[in-house]
Amino acid sequence: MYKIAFDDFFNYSFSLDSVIFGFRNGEINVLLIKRALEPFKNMWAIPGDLVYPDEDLSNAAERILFELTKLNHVELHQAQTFGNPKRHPQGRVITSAYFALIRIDEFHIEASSWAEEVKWVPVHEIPELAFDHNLILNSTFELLKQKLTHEPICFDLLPKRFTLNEMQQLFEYAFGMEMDKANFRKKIKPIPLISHDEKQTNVKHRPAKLFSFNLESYEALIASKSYQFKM
Amino acid sequence: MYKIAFDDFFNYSFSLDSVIFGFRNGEINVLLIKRALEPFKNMWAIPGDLVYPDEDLSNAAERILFELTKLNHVELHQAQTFGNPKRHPQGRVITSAYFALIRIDEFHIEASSWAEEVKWVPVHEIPELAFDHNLILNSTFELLKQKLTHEPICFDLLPKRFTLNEMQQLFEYAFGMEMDKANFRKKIKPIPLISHDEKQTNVKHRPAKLFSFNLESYEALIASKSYQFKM
DNA sequence: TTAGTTATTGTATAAATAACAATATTTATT
DNA sequence: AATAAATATTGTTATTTATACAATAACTAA
Repeated sequence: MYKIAFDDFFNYSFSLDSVIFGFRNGEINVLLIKRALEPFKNMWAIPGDLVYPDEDLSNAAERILFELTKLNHVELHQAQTFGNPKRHPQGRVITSAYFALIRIDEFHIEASSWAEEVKWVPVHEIPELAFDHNLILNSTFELLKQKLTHEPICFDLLPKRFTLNEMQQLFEYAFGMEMDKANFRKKIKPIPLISHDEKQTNVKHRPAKLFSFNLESYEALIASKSYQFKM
Repeated sequence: MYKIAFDDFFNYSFSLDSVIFGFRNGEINVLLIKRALEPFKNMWAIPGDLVYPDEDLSNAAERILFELTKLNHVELHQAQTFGNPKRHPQGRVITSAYFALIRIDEFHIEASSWAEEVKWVPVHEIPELAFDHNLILNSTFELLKQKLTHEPICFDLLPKRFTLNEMQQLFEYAFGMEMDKANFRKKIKPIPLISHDEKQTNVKHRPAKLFSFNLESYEALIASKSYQFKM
């Protein structure tokens, strides 16, 4: 294995930035870190860093995310790649965005390495971020909305056992619109859910029934090609 | 502007590969080139090459495409990025896929530079390609299918003036299924088309009426938020 | 003029969507 | 224990959209 000939082609670098989505209090949140380093020191940013030359992209995304936030065992998916030559003030850095959907309370998160702080911020309240991270976050959120309507990924954000109202709130927040409760329930009828006997607790009104996503039935349905998830 | 510190991060390179789609004889075709260089000399591939360090990605994609095929003034869109460390036998090369939709007969195409030949190949008849180009092509075709159902991009592939049957054939080929003629016409009713007096010629049966996409109405509809393209 | 071929329109049925009303179940309060 | 308040859940109806299939119209070529 030898190196490609032209030195000219090696004056740039490659990084990954991960947009981690979580759902809390009816809002979709994004995990941000506070940069302890220049450039953009003290600004908030999406966790990301440079890739090593022998690293697979998704492994690198996992490593970087762990280094900065201690977040581990998260399923990362690729989003868009950003390559404006001016996007990094210190040199040419092309970056690919990754995203993950997690249940906030199932993971331990802690600022580490050059991340001074970490925090969750609702998607609709994102401040000005370092680099072109606002652009990256917005385009990744658009992709999330796309996927929410065609794949059963809302269940990665919701608690393992959730109420139908929580599920509705997730879609209402994502698409910024109110939905009719009765019709929402009819719409999701075809989605294979397990209805539990269990109910909500610590709630000062009639508690809602808890549901969970039936992954086995879902996979069987998909395999039989008789069904297509749709919202 | 100074360079990022770690030399380790510069042992790799970045390339772009463009999947050019065209529609001909009821089939969606892809533009392939025959490599005149190692590695994979004499194999067919998607046109692509390395990016210069100061080049914007979409400009680079245009330049590379022109160098290899003389294809020019084409609107390129980003697809997925591929970064397996072993994907290029000569070193670490991360690549982003781009794609474009063109009307085959409106463009001049000619093998150039290290492309020995160029040809159009129907999507469903792609041979074994260089590198991981089969993977890239397949994933980009999946993206195209996604987009075909949510954006009016079929009109970039169809002739400026087309018959409804041609439009139907495009979708039938893309999704590998036959559709009912009558119902197809009902389905596309909401799409703003201009109905011309002109008809098909040189055809040995009743000629079909010609239509064109009404971009102005479409944009007005979208702006008024009263309409969403759907297939 | 007629047969052949394809474009185009129509009808009837089933399924999905949307708006809104009604009922049921639980907690908190009196 | 009874009742009000809040929310979950189910029902009804009208409207739109999708699907299957039949019928008609328009054109070419002989």
